[in-house]
Order: sequence, then structure tokens, then C-alpha cells
Amino acid sequence: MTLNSEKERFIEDNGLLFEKLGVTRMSGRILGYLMVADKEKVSFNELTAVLKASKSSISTNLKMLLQIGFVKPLTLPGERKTYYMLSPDMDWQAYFSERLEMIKAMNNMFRKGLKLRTAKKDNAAQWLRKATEFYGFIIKEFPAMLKRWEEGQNKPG
Amino acid sequence: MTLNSEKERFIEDNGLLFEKLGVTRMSGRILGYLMVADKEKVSFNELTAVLKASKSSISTNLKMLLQIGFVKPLTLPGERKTYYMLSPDMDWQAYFSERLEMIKAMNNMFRKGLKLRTAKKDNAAQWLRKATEFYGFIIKEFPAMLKRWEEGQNKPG
DNA sequence: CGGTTTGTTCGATCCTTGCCGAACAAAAAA
DNA sequence: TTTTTTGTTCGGCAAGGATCGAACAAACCG
Repeated sequence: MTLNSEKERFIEDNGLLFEKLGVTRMSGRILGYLMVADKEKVSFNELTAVLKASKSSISTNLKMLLQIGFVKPLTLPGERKTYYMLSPDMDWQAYFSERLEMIKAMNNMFRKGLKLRTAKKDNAAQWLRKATEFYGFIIKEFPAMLKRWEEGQNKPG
Repeated sequence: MTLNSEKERFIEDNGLLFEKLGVTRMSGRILGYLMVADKEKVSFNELTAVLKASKSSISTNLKMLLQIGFVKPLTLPGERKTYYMLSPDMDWQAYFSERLEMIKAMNNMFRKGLKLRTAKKDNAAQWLRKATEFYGFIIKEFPAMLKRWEEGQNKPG
């Protein structure tokens, strides 16, 4: 339940990285601790103690990590506590598919922008058309790429 | 230099989308206006007027859009002003390659986490290994995908 | 030279939001 | 029933950062 300074740095760095990615620092710290804790399961209380954070912050951020599927709860017979661990069956494809939604949202804006224009042949219109073509390409190819990963997972036993 | 309400809504929506993506609302508004302005070039002053924003905000955010390559300046002989337009030669591959750096940063964290662990075979270690494999796959495949796009651009005349 | 145009920069302000602490809830233990 | 454990929720505070306003800069004009 105590950490060496290298692991402590790792946890903070992961917090900063998550922040950069638009998630909260605390959720990055929680995940960071789960990555280097050298134990199968971690309790809520341990997280507040190790990360020196409030219960409310741990509660909120843990819920987010559960929500996006990085973390799974683990309960044991005869134990009241809920423990937490990195999801044994983490679905990376689903996670990335979710992220693709942002790309789709961008693409919709490009299309709508083009529709709202009167001039359909000038520089801006061409820019928008190229943008939708590129994003469309990504939106089409990305799932195929994920499928290739899946297939690679199944056979190479 | 005046906008119908549909375009106004589009611009605000684009601002909100950009905010969601971790960029500033104002940069999204600027880009939104450039998308639907129905003119080849837009001046600094016009942006402050149409978007009802301060010069400082326009200056800062325009600089960012120039920096990431979405927007290009356009100067004309005999004109003092700088005009701005959507980059005629926008390099989408470069833009997405840049975004891939975040994926690489994540992958580095996973690798470092695994290195910091004592237990190398338990659930957390397996999780980290799978994560690095998946991210490694993306990091390898994504540039190939961009190259395919590039090739598709060159031939299909 | 002074005035105007076209921006940039920097300190102040406002808004958002992550985090905290305290109150609350539920369930088990004593 | 009272106490303890294990969290959740909610109001408030403080930090960060996006935007603003004002001062400043540079280039051109008259």
C-alpha cells in the first residue's frame, strides 16, 4: 500500500496524460495505480489512501472508468467491499469504435457546411468536399482495421 | 457580412463540437464561419464583427488554426490586410499523423507500466500486454491506411 | 510629422469544472 | 438498536483557461 517514487511518478504522469486527452487527472491516476499496483485487486479505500484523494473524487472517477470499460468490479463471498481491477476482458475495439463517433460528428459538420453554402465550386467548397472524402475514408476503413485485429487475435494460438 | 440563422447555428454548433474535442470554442466558430461564408477570403476585422468577438481572441485562435494547418493567410498586392481562407492544400494525412502521437504516448505508458510491475503474469500484466499489442497494431496499421488514401488520391482521375 | 489601419500582447475577469468535505444512505455487525 | 463499514451525492471552493479590454507596435497614409 506504499509506493516507490518511480511508481508514484508513473501515476502522476498518467494523470497528466489523461488530462491532455481530455479526461480527468484523477481517473488517470486511478488507472495508473491499477497498472503498477502489483496486486490483483484494489479496494476503494486503498485508492483514497494511496492517491491521497477524497472519497467523492474516487467515487466519481471510478464510476467513469467502469463506464468506459477499463475497470471491472470484483466482489468476493463473505466480503462487503467491492474491489476493482483492470478489466480482464477489456474490449479495445469497442473503445476505439466509440472514439470513431467524434470523427463521424466532424464529418457531419463538413457535410452540413457544404450544404449551407451557395457557392459549391470555390475553394471552401472544395476544402469541404475533400474533408468529407477523407473522413469518409477513415470511417469506412477503420472498422475494417479493427476487424483485422480481431481476426489476428483468434487464430495465432 | 450578415448571416442567416441557419448559418449562425452551424457556427455555434461547430464551436461546441470543437470544445468537445478539446479545442477552444472560438477556433471552432472561426472555422465554422470560413466553411459557410460563401466568399473566398475573410479578413481579420470581418471575423471580429461577424463573431462578435474581441480582436485578442480572434488573433489567438486564428494563429492556432494557422498553426495546425486548417487555415492559410492570403495577401494581395496593394492591400495591407491579411485575408484568411481554408487551406487550399490542406494536408489531412499530416493532421492525422499528428493525432497518432497521442496513441503513441498511451502505448509508452502501457509499456512503462508493465516494466514497473514485479508480477508479469497476473491480470494487470496481461491487460497491459494486450493494450500494448493493440496500440502497437494501430500504430503500425494507421500509416498504411493513410498511404492507401494517398494512393487513392493520385490515380482515380 | 501626426493619424489611421491592422493586428499583437498582456493583465484582468469570468466561467467552467475537478476536487473536497460534509451530509446522507444502506447494509452488516455488535 | 446503535455503531461501523462502504460508499454516494450535493453544495461550495479554488484552479485553470478562454475571452475580453486596453495598451502597445508596426506599417502605411496624408
